Amino acid sequence: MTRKPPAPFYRQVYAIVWKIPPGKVTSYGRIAEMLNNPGAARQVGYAMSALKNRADDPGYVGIPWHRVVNHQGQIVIKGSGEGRLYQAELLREESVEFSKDLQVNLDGHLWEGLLPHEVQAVLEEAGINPKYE
DNA sequence: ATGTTGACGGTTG
DNA sequence: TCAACCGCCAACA
Repeated sequence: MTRKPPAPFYRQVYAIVWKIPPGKVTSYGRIAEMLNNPGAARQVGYAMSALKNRADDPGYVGIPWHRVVNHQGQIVIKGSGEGRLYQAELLREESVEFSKDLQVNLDGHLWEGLLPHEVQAVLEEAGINPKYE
């Protein structure tokens, strides 16, 4: 049962998220900026949310979605706190430190991100036509 | 085509 | 500081 592939912007987001190294985090807004689409931070979050509908879709399992937090380093999954605790657990397994309960210590764990030409290469590698620029 | 929906982020009071 | 607003914009129904 092949499933309809995600929309273009979501695929761009996933291609970037794959590149976040273990033990590092970045924010929804910074991913949007890397994609040359500042202001689309909410859409980045929505792309993460959409992953739970693809738990059985090979190619989208294993995306390190837990390494994406808000610009303050906080875990902001919506719903009853289970999702937040789960994300915190996944990060702790990578020795990410929290200054408070669910507040990531960004000083030591913020991902440097990709340069524009590196983003291009990543999108190219993912076979995404550079439609969105 | 049109209205709704947010795992955001900045501004305000 | 902190909470409440509000602009943002791709997906989706």
